[in-house]
Amino acid sequence: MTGPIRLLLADDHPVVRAGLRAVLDTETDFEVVGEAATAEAAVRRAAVGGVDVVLMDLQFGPGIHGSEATAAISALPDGPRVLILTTYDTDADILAAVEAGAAGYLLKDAPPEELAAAVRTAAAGRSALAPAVAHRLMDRMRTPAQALTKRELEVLQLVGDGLSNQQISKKLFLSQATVKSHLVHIFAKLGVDSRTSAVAAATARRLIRR
Amino acid sequence: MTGPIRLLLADDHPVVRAGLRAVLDTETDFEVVGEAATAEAAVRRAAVGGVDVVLMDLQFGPGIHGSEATAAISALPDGPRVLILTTYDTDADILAAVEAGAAGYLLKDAPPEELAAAVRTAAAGRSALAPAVAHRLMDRMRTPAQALTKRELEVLQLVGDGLSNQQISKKLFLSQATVKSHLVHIFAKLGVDSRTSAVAAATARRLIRR
DNA sequence: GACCGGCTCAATCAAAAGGTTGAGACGGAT
DNA sequence: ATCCGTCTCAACCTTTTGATTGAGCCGGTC
Repeated sequence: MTGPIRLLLADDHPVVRAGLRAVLDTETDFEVVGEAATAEAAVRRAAVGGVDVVLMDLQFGPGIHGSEATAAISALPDGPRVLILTTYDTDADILAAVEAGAAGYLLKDAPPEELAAAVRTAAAGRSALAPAVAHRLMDRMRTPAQALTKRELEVLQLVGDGLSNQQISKKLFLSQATVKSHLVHIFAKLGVDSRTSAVAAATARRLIRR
Repeated sequence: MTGPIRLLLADDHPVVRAGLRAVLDTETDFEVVGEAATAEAAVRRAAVGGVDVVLMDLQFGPGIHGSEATAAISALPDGPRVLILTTYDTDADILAAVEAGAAGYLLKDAPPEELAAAVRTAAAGRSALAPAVAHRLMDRMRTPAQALTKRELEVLQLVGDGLSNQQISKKLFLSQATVKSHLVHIFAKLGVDSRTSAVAAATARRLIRR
């Protein structure tokens, strides 16, 4: 690679964009060539070309999610690499990002050196995972993903909506016994022991919508 | 006031601190005199003196919460003003911050001009609320009928986190009877009859953070 | 054809949550 | 001085939820 690594900063917070610019501009081999305040804008800018690495947040206000933008950018022929830079490290977030073709996953509390190193790694075509993130992925591999079944997610969503077992059973044309049975399995898979903590856990892992 | 407004930046993200520094240093009447990566460090630095305004995040990793640090700093004689700068705008967060003596409440997606204006307002001894935040407070005033008290929101937040009455009572140093009592009032105000539906209703109305 | 995972249901027991009533302490407001 | 709202707690009771065990049905797979 000749010339500096050309960067696009995609984050809805002006302060964060300024921070990234300040941190990365001190590196002589980096050049920030653009900023985007929405995921849509990031996709449009990336499609124009002249960008090597996109630093992408996952949480944007309204509009499309960062992982969707990542998928769109990754689908571009000869498009830039996408490096996720976010606050959260839930399984669902990480998996969605990797699934979408992200070249790396960093947490916003990462020190500047780690950030710069990850950008270079991504630009070179290799994968860059923050140590904490890599650790979570390893954990998940070791403990085979206890994925919830379709029916279980259906029940869990209704629990999250605040329905009682009675109400859920009527809505799904089940007996309360069956609803309870599903809940027992859900609790076991999520490692919790009450419906409210199941909702909390599922929300944190983005298993159900809120 | 003579001389520049002296600022302390308290945020656990190096990138955000760099961004704030970059944004605020362009203002000639501001001077960033310190940074803190934890709430505890912010309190220690504020106690030393020579600071006019603290820009404080609410969410820190481990350790004390930003609102606790705000209370500690506000308790200092001739201490600096504290300006909350965070991502969330739920009732629970806002009330805790105001209660703790915060001089203002801004959201991280605020444009730089709004940020600078708020800092000057706080330094002058007046209150600075982001338009979105002020709007929420107005709403709350208009409909006092169903407004939850601070304590009730506190309990409700923990319910949303998945804790049982037993766990909540220990965490808040209450008896279970008191927790139940709060819940009865919460249910009545929200028009629901179970903890899960209370969480659902509160989430929909953005009373608590998820 | 046998096996397995997912879905369904029942019965029973223990624990947690919810409803009701009543009451004391405390601070702010009238 | 009194009233009112908030916060605190208790006792009692009913309902819901969770834990356990066991079992039948169905569709896909080896």
